[in-house]
Amino acid sequence: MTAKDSSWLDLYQTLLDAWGPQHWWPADSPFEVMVGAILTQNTAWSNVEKAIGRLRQAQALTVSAVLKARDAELEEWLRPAGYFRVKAKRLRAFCQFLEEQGVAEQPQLLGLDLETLSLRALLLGVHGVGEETADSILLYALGRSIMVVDAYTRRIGSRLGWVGASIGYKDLQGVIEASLPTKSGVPLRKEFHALLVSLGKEHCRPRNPRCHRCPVQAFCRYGQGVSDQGRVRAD
DNA sequence: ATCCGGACGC
DNA sequence: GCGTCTGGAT
Repeated sequence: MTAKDSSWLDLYQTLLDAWGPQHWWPADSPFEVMVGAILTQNTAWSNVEKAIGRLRQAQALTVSAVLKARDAELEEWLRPAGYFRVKAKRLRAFCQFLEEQGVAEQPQLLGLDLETLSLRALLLGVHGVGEETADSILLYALGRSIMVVDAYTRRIGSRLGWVGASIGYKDLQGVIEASLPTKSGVPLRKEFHALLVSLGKEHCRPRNPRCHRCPVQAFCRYGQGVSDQGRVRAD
């Protein structure tokens, strides 16, 4: 047990102390979380909200309604979320999957008899569901204890000097999971991922990071004048 | 490595 | 106008 083994947990605690709970995932039902997880792929959440609003307006926020809709209709509802043709296919494929699993009426019952990792593998078999989307569904819609990692997490970990910038999804997830408690960790993981997204948006941005009032500055070599390339910054 | 894409902040 | 947005498939 080195000091570094608990650094991700320290990061979580520091962010939570600074900002408090982020109240993720905003949705009225587990199915709405699943829909949001697919629609938010590489897309700003504000645009996803519009698309979900259109689905709700059309009373199409159910598995059966999505499956009954025509392609052009579904695409029009999803348009504000971008990639609307791609996402219409993915949402339809996901709803077909829920129907095949016999949970079209109660999507929150998906995989009740399965271990988390088995259910994860099942989700990854659905067209349009990759690792981050699968884990978002597992954690936020189905209440499974699994850490969601993303581009923000990778950038933050890299700038903190804890992982390589090109670390793969599973490796990054493994490193973080190793430092988190396994017991009653669902609320922690929900908050941690949400806090990392906030940090990535507000301070640890891709370009022009705002290190000035960053709550994690004390941990960070970047904030101490070192750039992504390991050189001292000019500013 | 490229494509998908509208909405938003700057 | 440009870069970016709670990625995944080809």
